[in-house]
Amino acid sequence: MLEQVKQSLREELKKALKNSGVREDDIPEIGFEAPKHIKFGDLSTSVALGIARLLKKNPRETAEELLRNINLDKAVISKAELAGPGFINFFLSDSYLNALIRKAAEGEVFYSAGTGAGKKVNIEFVSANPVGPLNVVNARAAAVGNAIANLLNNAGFKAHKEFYVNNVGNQTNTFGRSVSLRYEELLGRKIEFPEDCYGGEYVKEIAKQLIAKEGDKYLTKTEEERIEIFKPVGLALMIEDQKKSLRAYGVEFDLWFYESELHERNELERAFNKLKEKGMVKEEEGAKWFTSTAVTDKEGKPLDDKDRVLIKSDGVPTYLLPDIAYHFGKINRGFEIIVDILGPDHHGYIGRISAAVKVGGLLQENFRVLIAQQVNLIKDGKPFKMSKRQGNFISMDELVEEVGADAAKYFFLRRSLDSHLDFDIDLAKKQTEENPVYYVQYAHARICNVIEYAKKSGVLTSDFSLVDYGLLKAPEEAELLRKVASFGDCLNHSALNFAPHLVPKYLEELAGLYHSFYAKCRVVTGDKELTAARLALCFGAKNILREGLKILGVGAPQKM
RNA sequence: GCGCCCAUAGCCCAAUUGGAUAGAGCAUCUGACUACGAAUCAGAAGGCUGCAGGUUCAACUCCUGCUGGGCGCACCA
Repeated sequence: MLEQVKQSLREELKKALKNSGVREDDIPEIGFEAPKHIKFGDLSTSVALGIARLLKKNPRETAEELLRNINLDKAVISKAELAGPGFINFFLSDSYLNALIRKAAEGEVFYSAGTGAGKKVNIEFVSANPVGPLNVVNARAAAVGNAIANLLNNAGFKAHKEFYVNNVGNQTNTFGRSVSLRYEELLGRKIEFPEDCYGGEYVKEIAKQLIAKEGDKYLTKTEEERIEIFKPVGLALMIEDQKKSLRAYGVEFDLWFYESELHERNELERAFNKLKEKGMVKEEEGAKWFTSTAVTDKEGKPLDDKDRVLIKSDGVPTYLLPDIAYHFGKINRGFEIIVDILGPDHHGYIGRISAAVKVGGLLQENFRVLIAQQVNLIKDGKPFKMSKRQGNFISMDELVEEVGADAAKYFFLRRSLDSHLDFDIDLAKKQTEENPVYYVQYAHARICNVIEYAKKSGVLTSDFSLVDYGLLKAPEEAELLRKVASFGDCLNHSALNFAPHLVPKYLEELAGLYHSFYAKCRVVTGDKELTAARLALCFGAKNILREGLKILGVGAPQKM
């Protein structure tokens, strides 16, 4: 809704700029900010500052001229004024704000900007190897990926969540061997457990399940035979386990894509041929290479710093070829925007995959790789190293058990993706009661309670069309109202920048404003008109809190 | 050695992508419950945004060079 206001202001400003003698080509993209201070209005633009240089005029004079030439819809903008070095500040009219709060109160979706225009977005995240339980970084990626998908959908995109299962390759053989060894051990054989095998308890659990089901009948087989049998069974159990963890966490995927399918459908060969057709394959030292350094960005800089082996000299493909095939597949399935969320140890991988995707025909700006930075676990005041091999890592399940899914997700989503995150386990446990998620959830529960009270008192209204919003004049009311009005802005900005952490921020501010309002302005009083207006504000805030939390994948309890 | 990420209040983090007086929470201090939930509110205090330059009307934000921390740099995945 606010987006429309911006658009019409933009057009007005363009006209005014032309009027001032700016050539069409020189008109810059006109952006608006929401000023921090209420005295600077609701929307602010700094075009005059930029354009003044071009016109060789004083910025304030330029702004004044623009202000004279601009036609404002009084129903939407009550005033526009010059401020500071040359800002133009716009103030939303009461009637506009009233219409907006009414929509919010009625629960109407007024905050989707629709900028996505139905574009199909593929967002791949977590994609952990199926050789162990999900860990804390996976939990971070899961929370963030899920929230980004929700944000994109809200902004009018069609987001599709995908989990890529690496069920082929060396690590799966190691995994099969680990299971086999534990199987022998549990049945009384003496074994040497090598360091490069997976030593986690979960491997024993899988072996136990195999024994419970099938007994000791595989003891007579050779290790190779056992691995062949145990590998698929073990992987399937592991994948089930990962699915279960994610379900308990509240994150569902649209598709679990198995690498093995690529092999079965000859997609590797097809991808290889496509690269070859495009002249992006060379042969050297008996291996076949992807000349990724030959792919350049707009400035002509290579996307990758080294060429990469696709097929080794022994004829076996590297991991990269299936990955490329997978990404080509995404393009073929009609996705217009592709997003990968990778772990911190894969940032070196961005270059080669970006190069491949570009060769695959997707514009570089439509491929985004986000790195979920590392999560350092701190326990007893000391760093806690994660290692799948040693098996002494904290799993996603354990994290959820200790702090709860809502709190865990919220905790991850508060931080921007690219910040390294110290996760103090003891503190997270201790903080359960002072975690900001409770602050936001409490605001929601509190509103529900007020509404409940209003209902009991017989003053609840469901028709907001008769409400006189002009009564909401206290500073606490005005600020809350404006915050409600800016929800769409927050979501849109957050979606377009893949920055879900802005949402918790917004919600905490909204919750804070509500708490202040609550403390200062009693909702249910003898004044019927005022009660109705304040109730409308409550409904608006409540709807937004619920929607915002929903986007984050966090619950909005009515009682706590 | 090369590349990527990070450095902001005592602690943990924001800052609408270059905007106006850098903001929340935790911790600390002061005050507020016989009317809708005190998991709350009001207030105080806390800063040379790691250091040094540069770009411009404007820099936490961009460029260069340092310092310190993390992670990568396979014919592994």
